[in-house]
Amino acid sequence: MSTPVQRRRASINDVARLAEVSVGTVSNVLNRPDRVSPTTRERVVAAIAELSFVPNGSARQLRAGTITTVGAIVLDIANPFFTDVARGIEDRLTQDDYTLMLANSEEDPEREQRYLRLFEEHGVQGVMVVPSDERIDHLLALRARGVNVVLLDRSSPLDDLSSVAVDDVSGGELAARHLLEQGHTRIAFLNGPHAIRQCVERHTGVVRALEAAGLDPAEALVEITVPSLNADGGEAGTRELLASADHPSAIFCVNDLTALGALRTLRHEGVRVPDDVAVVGYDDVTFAAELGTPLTSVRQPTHALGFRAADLLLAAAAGAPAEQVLFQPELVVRASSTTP
Amino acid sequence: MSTPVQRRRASINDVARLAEVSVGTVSNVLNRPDRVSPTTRERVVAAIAELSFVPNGSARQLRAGTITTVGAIVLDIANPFFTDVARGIEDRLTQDDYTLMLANSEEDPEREQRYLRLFEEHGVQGVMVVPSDERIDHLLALRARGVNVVLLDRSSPLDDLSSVAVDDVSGGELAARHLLEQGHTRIAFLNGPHAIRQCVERHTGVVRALEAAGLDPAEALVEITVPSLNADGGEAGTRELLASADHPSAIFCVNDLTALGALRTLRHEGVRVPDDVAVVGYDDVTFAAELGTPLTSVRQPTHALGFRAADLLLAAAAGAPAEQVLFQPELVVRASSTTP
DNA sequence: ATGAAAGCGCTAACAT
DNA sequence: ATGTTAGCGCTTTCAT
Repeated sequence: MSTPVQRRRASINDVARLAEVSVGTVSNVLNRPDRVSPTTRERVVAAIAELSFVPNGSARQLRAGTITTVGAIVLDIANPFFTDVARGIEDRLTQDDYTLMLANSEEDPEREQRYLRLFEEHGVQGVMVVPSDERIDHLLALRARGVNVVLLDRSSPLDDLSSVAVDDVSGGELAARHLLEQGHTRIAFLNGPHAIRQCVERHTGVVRALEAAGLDPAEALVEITVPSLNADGGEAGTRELLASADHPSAIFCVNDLTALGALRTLRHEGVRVPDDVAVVGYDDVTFAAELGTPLTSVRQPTHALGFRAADLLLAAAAGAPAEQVLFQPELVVRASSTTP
Repeated sequence: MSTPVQRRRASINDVARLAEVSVGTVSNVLNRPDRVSPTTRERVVAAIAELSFVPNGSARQLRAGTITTVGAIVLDIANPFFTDVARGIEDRLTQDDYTLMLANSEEDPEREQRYLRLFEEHGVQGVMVVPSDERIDHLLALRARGVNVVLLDRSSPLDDLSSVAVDDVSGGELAARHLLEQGHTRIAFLNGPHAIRQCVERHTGVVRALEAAGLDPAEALVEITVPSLNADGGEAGTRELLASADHPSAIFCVNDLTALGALRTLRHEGVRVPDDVAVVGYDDVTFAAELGTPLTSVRQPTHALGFRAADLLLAAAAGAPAEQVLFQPELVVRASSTTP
């Protein structure tokens, strides 16, 4: 009943033979139809349909050398923050008819390398990467080999390497200062591994806020490293925190997924938010405002982040010089951190 | 300070020349190192490093004919349901050292076609697709051209086309029956366009539950088509609903993102949930339990869905016959639909 | 307007 | 163990 699977993909040669023209002519109707007389064009088109011919992208690309595809690697594809960024990227790429290959490193440098390699082997125009750890030499090497690189959500240490990031020091400071203003004198920080730059910088911001308030970070700050930057990580971190008798009265979570896990755990343990413990998240994802206790969070311009990154990449491909873009975050105060 | 961008990628020829061997030998150290004597191998490896040679994937693939990459196309990459499915896919693919190219159709058949074409041109091993509308001939044609196809989250009408889906009729029925059991006699259904099969089937399930309860769907069911299957769509649908004076006392939302928008709007409008209006969602995403009013939702085995789909695809590539897998959903009752 | 042919980078026979 | 070479499918001169 259904069409049998074909043994071999039809090639441009098969089309040429069937249409009784040369391969050059077939190539022309594919790429410059106006160079071909209407009658032969018709014959070729018919042959293409007849054979269900689909040009081989590898061959075309091998010939052309480059393609209109770019790659992006994010730390966690299940995190709304990154998917919103991806949407921003796509929206910009679409304008120039580029396509996006999205990959998920899961914060694993090896996976990152693997996808980078895959992208490079396939000759992508460039890549946008949220680095999995501190090292970026492999990205510099990649760029030296002719692949455009834009650092995503991480500012570039080099003038000639493009980056689009949000000021994470400022974000951490915003969150901590807010908690201090609410009267808290000790703060727990459920943070990710310091291999991830964003985590280091948010930590720096927290320390800065503490010091500005005349507090000693060694005493006023309890940093807990969560096993993963999601709800389960937040749960684990919160359990660890609650195990200590004199835990701080405020928790700053490195992202909203982590905060979600924290809120869940606090609820299970009968700890009231914000009465017993205040919570602040990061990213201001869609559901932050709708949670049982609406979540105070540091908002980032996610869509713009991706859009601008794609913009820089396309510009670089056109020969524009590198650029470092730094957006500013914004604190959105809700019930999870304020006593009415 | 930083390495200058290279003008041309080094090829296997350059390596051969520098190492003073033939291209065949270079190819051998790349693919069958044991066939090469240690000393020459060393020379070649050095040359590769010296030139930062990265093999051209297009050329290799052109030669090989096929690759260990598969494509997946989902309706909305910002929806946790689909990203969880994607994780399931990745987890299965990793076992066989395959890689995933993920694309986002945004429910747009044209975008779907475009990505399908891109995948096919690049010779992917197969594709997993959540179809954007009712038509699947293009997928059958694709398969006839030798690309393995697995329908994702949509059951196959054909014996020899693989699919992995969840019983959406049953899911719709589960949700509606529950609301009826709670005493509601009229139900609003914030649904997506009927071009999307899942929406049709959930609707069928709702109708079935209504009829089983002796109600006339024409009177007991108010279906509203949301402009998009996310929070904004849910908001728009809910506003439309509230505009009518005698709206139903229960809302069933086609997914949790839509439900999120509904809850948000109800709250803004001062409508109490579940006292004034009960709400049921679909997907049971991570945050469903943590919302202001914990959300009753129809849970689907997301990870298994993706994992199994990838499994079928890999099996098909190895010559296994097609298979249709149908999972059963499960209702998770929470506060948004029950009066204490 | 169309055809012939070179060549993109690589792999896999086949020779040596 | 290593070299030589054909050819994967396509685009692009260069002829005609």
